[in-house]
Amino acid sequence: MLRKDRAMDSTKKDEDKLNSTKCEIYEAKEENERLKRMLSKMMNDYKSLEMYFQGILTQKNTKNIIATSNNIHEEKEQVELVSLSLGRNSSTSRELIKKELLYDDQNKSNKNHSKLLFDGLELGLGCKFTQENSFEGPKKENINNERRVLIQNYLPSDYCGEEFLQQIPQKKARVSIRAVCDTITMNDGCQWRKYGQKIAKGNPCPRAYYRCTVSPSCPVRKQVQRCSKDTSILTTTYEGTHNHPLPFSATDMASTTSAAASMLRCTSTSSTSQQFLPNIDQNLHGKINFTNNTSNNNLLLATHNNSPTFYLPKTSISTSQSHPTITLDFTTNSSSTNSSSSNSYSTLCNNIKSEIGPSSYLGRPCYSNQPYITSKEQSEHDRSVQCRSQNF
DNA sequence: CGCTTTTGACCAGCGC
DNA sequence: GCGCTGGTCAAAAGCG
Repeated sequence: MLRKDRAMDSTKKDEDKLNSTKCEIYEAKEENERLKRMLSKMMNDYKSLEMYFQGILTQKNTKNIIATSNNIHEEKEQVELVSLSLGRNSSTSRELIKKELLYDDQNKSNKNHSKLLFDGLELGLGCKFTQENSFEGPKKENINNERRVLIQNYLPSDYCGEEFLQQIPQKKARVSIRAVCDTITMNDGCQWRKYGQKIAKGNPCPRAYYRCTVSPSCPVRKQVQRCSKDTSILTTTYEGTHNHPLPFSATDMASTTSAAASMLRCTSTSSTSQQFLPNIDQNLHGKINFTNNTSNNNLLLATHNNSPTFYLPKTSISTSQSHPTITLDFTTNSSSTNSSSSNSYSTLCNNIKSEIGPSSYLGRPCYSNQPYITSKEQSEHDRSVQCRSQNF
């Protein structure tokens, strides 16, 4: 009897051991699958980067051919290299775009290359890293390539004529963000220094002028002003392109403003003072589509490769001012029916209202030796209540 | 003491 | 050409 019990115990132990071994094998298999997926993803990313790199090389070769055959062209290019600003364009560069469009018509093979360029389109107000991991500002050719690709691939052919090219903003583009905010300024992750304040006409609330101090030579400016009708609403207007790596926490906001600026640059600027963006929905693989989301009229949906990449709030473009301005209005109460859109809203709002202190950068890429929050204003910001979110 | 903010002055662009 | 307005500069003041 005792021997039988011992045998049963032994069998039970063996079964338990077998089961645990099976579990371990199953877990190992799952882990293996996970690693396979990660490896596959990494390989895909690597291939994309490689193709992008090849695209850049091809582009440089093309540029060299054009440069040697047309010295005037080169001179114009050099002039344009001076421009670092967001959306800035001159008549000469518009001629260049036109020439390049004509050139590309003769070289349809460049289309794939153009797509690659767009796939790797820089965000972050023009921030870009070279292969050597050094940082370089947004050169004219990058801006113009982006513009050319947008014009050529992402707008209907009607937009590629002389008339449209004439309408491309010639002055610095601005991106304006309206958001409910209790604090003096929105914390966008960058470091700013106030250099002026003015009472603008029609608004008793003073307008404050800030410049980016992450890099001494950074040309980016921002204006901050409260709405006269509703002082809880803060309007922040960004102008220019950062010529330095951005703090990690600033990249989301910069991406948003950069995307908005790209929209501004690729959108016709008619004489009307305010207009909503036209529908651009070509449903083509690898192309960005801007679509008015009818289920939520406050949001503008952008998709890339048929997958949603970001949502923009109620958006308007104004060219009545001396600078073309795109306004992203986050104050509008949206009945977010779309879960991903509400997530996106939430993300952006969190970016806007995120409290950023030096400790926030621990473990994150940090490209500047300077502290990001040093001003008295930011100290007050730290103490004060975070931006009120309005159904974000 | 060094950095930031304040604020009046100055300049450029635009409309009339 | 003149006035208005927005944007920037720079000296002075404030702050840690």
